[in-house]
Amino acid sequence: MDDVARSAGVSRALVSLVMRGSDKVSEQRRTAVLKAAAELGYRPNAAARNLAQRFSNTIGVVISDLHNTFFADIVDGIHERATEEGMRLSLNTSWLRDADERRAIDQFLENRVDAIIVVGGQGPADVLIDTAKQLPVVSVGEVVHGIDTIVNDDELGAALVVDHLVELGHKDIVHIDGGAGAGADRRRRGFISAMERYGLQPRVIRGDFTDKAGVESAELLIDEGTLPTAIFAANDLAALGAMDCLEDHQLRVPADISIVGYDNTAIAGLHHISLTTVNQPRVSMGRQAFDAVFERLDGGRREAVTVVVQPTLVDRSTTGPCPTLR
Amino acid sequence: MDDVARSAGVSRALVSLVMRGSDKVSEQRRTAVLKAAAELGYRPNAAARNLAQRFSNTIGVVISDLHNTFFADIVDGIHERATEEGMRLSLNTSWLRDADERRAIDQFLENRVDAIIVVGGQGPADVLIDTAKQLPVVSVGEVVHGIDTIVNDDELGAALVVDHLVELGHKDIVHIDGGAGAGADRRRRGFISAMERYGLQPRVIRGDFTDKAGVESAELLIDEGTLPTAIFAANDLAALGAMDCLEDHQLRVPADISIVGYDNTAIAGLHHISLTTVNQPRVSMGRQAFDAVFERLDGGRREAVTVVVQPTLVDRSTTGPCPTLR
DNA sequence: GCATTGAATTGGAGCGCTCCAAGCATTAGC
DNA sequence: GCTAATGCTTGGAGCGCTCCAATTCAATGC
Repeated sequence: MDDVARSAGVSRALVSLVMRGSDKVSEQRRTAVLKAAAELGYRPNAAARNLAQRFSNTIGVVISDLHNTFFADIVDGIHERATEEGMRLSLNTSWLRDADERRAIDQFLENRVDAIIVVGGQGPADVLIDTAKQLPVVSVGEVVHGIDTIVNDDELGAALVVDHLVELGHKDIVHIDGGAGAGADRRRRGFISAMERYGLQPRVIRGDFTDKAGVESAELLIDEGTLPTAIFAANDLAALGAMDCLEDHQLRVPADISIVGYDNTAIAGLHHISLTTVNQPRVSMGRQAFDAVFERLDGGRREAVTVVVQPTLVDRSTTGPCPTLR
Repeated sequence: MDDVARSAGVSRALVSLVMRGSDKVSEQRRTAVLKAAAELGYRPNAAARNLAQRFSNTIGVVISDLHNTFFADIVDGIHERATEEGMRLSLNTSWLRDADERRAIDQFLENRVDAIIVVGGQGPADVLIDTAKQLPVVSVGEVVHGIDTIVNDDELGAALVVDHLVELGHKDIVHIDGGAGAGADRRRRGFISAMERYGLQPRVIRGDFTDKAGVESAELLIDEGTLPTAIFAANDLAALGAMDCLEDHQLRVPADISIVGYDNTAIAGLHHISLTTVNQPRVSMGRQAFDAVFERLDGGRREAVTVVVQPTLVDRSTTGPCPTLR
């Protein structure tokens, strides 16, 4: 920076102003500085800037699973708004592991990001609540009390699924749950209470938000000989895994067994898959997550908000009439 | 930090040593410092540390498309090795746009990451080469001369596809290419020369690495009435898009038309999809990308290396005999 | 008992930037 | 011609840490 200042014949402070796009610099000096900077290949050191400024203009985004395109859409939404407001994003992933989520948040804190958005958090609620005392924290997909939250109504979503399946005559429905995953609890609860409302026995298998969990759960059901007539998986990935495993065993979907997912990811909509699932407005949720952060950074809001968006059932071809009825 | 030092009754420098896990600190002082740090909720400021240390222990990873799980596997490989070596990752995405790739690299440079890995780069080769003068840069998927590169042999991969299709009797094959995407050039060239080797007329449609490109290309072919008997898409995503569009128009795959993708992403392997595609050892490519970075940081190597891994054809059910032959 | 060694600890300079108060022109107002 | 106001520009302190050389302390050898 010194070199640039010298070469442009101005002070260091003036270079700083130019690099930050201040309007308090005469056009003449500005061009001189920019020219010198370009010639010398000068690039501001963000570490030094952040240190002096006390803020980084960056939002840390923790994505729980890069393999799940559901999160990609949410990040799209966050990015869209962040770009509009001139803020940067720094991404990190937790590989669906609690420990890695903590590590990712820690890394962001050490880097002094201005805010953190956790997308599909696995659950270290204590960490989030603690962190929120220092900077804005938004959780997308998982409700954390005392923290800004953007979620869909998972209980309703699960109820929509049960309604749909019951209408098709299904009585024996298994839910492969999302374990500790974001929203998994509420989907499970929604499933159970909806089943009970119909006087049906809810069966739940412990899983998670991966295709692997879907495969393993389906295998378990087959091995035990306790296959239901319909499976409601915690998300599309698990639904696909389960479906794939069932086909391995010559079971036809939906003729022999119906399957429903959750999230309405791009794959679900493909003809070959055509998975019945529950839609969440992903991109819009991402935008709202950014907005929640932005409101706080702008100094506007201090109390936590919870934005609940409405899920909708997307009826495709993996669900059909209960086979015993036909 | 001062507070911690005071509270633990030691100097600032000693706190610094403890926080960095130095072994030159007595057990007694170490515990005293850690206790004080925990009580005060002290967390080192990475910006200040990076500034003083002149390195950040962080590798910047630019992912070209969060919607493509192909990249997630590569990041898995990078992450695996980075964790072993105690290095951090910082992610960024380019949304398949040249400008955003530059922006992402710029952001990393300002943050003074120790090295940059570009996964599926779109092509600002000048930027990469320039950047590589300052720090280790590795390109995964796209060959950039003068820069460490991890690629599969795209020309061979494309040739394998053509071999396979020709063997099935196909003569009229269209390649939906990857536009400016990573490896797209080489796949296109491999396709063209393989076709010519068989004395066949290669047809190429300009596309990119998204499902949308697949849909649009298929629509174009249908509208023009120039459908071939087989389509080779630049990647799985585009293949899925094309396949989906064809089904929309009541065309059966592979009875009416065969389709091949590239990458062998998780979706391709699903029964319902069962896409014939070309496999790349993704996780291993990620590991090798990290290793290339690490060798340089270790001071070992100075000349650029190009690691070429071998692709293999994965023959599934979206390819079948040429319909005119049956 | 004294010098020697090695390990543990410390103060202070410096990393590259921003911020602030102050300085300097230049123009405007009377 | 003087003061005030305005617009640019500057020097220097300080952000929170690491690094280095120097210092302290305890243990060892003769």
